[in-house]
Amino acid sequence: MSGSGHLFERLRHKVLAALEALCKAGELPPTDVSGVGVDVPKAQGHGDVATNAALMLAKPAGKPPLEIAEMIAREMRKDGSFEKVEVARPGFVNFTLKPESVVAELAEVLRTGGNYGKNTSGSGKKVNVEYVSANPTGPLHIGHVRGAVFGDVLANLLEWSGFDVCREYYINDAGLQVDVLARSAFLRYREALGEDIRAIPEDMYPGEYLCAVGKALAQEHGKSLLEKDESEWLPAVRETAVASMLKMIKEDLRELGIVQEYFASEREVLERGGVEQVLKRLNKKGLLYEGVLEPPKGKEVSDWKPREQTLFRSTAFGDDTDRALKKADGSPTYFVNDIAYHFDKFERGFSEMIDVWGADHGGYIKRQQAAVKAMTDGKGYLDIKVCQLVRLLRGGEVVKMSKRAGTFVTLRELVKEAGRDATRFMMLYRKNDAVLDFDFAKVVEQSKDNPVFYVQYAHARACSVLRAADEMPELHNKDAARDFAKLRHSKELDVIKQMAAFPHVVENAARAHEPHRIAFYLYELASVFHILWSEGKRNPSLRFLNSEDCETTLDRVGLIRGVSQILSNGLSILGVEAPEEMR
RNA sequence: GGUCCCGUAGCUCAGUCGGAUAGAGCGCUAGCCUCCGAAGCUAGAGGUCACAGGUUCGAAUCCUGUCGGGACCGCCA
Repeated sequence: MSGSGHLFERLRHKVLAALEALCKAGELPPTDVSGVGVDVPKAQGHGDVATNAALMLAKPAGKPPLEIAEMIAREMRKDGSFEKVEVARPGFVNFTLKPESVVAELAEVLRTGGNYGKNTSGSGKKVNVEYVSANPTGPLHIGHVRGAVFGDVLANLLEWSGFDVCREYYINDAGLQVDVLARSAFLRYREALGEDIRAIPEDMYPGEYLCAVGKALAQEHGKSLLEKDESEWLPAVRETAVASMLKMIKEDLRELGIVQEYFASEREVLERGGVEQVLKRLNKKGLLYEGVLEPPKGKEVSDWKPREQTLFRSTAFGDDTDRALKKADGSPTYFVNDIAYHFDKFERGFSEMIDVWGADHGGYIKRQQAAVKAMTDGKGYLDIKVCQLVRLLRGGEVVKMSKRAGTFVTLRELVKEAGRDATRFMMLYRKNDAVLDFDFAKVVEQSKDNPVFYVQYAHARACSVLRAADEMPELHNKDAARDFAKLRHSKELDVIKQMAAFPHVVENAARAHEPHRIAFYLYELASVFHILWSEGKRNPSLRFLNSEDCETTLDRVGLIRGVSQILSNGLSILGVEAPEEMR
């Protein structure tokens, strides 16, 4: 097969070429063809691939869809690579591929190997994916895991689509919570010096992970900090404590296989004058004013009083109400810091930004997007992906967690119990905006109830056949370049067709920012492979290995190598191992 | 009061930049190991895609409204 790109792309180009030819011949007026696509028909009996071209063009061309479909079909029949080209109501053109064309895609899979499925739709464009961004005040817990995995896999996916991706973490190291952290660490410091600190006060972080920070402070400063006033020791203690928390968080993330490259500090953004820049810029655009906000509804805010303060006209960009940028005392709000941070990203060259947030931040989407639009004159684009809650179950029973009681499940505990692979896969086996149930009992189960094992098992099974093939002396020293002429059974071709969809799936998942599609695709590919395998049990002529027939065996070994390649490629996008055996 | 998300088979969910007869797993019923991994496979039953309107040649998908479930609302972070 000639041409570049994967099967679907090539077919789409052929359809477009046919339309162009019809235009030239004066049979169709020139029209917008951006909506023309090729896809796998949902129902059986409509060929391998279909195009909606005639339906899309019917209106602009002023002709009945069936008539246009006939014209396209006539044009496409000139291409020899189709078994059948059929027109179907209301105006689809259905293509049935020749087996030669199907197996040619297998050759392509084997030729490109670990790169099969990559595309260049991102064309080197810079994109920033910010995820996790947990407050640096303690270890990561279950609530952070979903967003962490989602962001990481989305970044992988964008890389597969040819984007220049930056994986980023925003450190909230400037708010009150890091002062509380510093005070909590200071208490542990006194403890490390031998003082009896009694119970940890309500307004401090009780976690024992701070003991190590206290000891480190004692080693570094001796008793010298005890004599100082809080205003003197706090900055230094805060710095040490934040650095220590961040180190712990990075270690937590590594447990999940996640390594981010850029850690943006809120404090540094502020020190560079980020807030002043925001105020100046918005003011210049006439988007600031002094005003009084309505009191919040639905929730009591005990200390709310109507006050005049600096507001951002975010309603001009789709927000529900204008937002405060300065507190009553004139200090900047968290929101204005966030605006400064996003503008910092934009100035670092990221006009395309993706934030991965937890469900509890859903209400902040509009204002942040409004701010990016306003600050960048619409040149910056921010997509915000909200990951819904994870409900932790153990054998169908909800695991109750409480931060106060310290019964929160940490990332580390989760990975230790469920394993990295199962954790990552299951976090993606649901759309990001739907609530996810994560059942410990299910994710470690080794059966087809458990998608991660089902997919990994398919890979292990494939490898098992390849090992057996290696031990067949009659297969050695055969020419590797094959035309796969022996692969003609419909079930074999089905597997290759499923494989051929992989690049399409990767591209679409990246474009939609929906990593879960990869997980579902892999489940389907594993399924058609298991089906083919079992078919060999029923029908011995379909068994993969047959020492009486080397030609067929070699072709089938190629098929299996292709399946294992794609399973492995897809799993690598998910950051999940592709095991060679699972016994 | 308002914003966002969800509502598809008994259960858990895919499918949604509009496309053909709406799919999978679990559970249920009936089968398949002398045979490359049965951790698997085959067949069957099971649906007015929450409801009501609208747009369209065509709606699970888009728009409006209603009902049900969840997250949330700040000068906090």
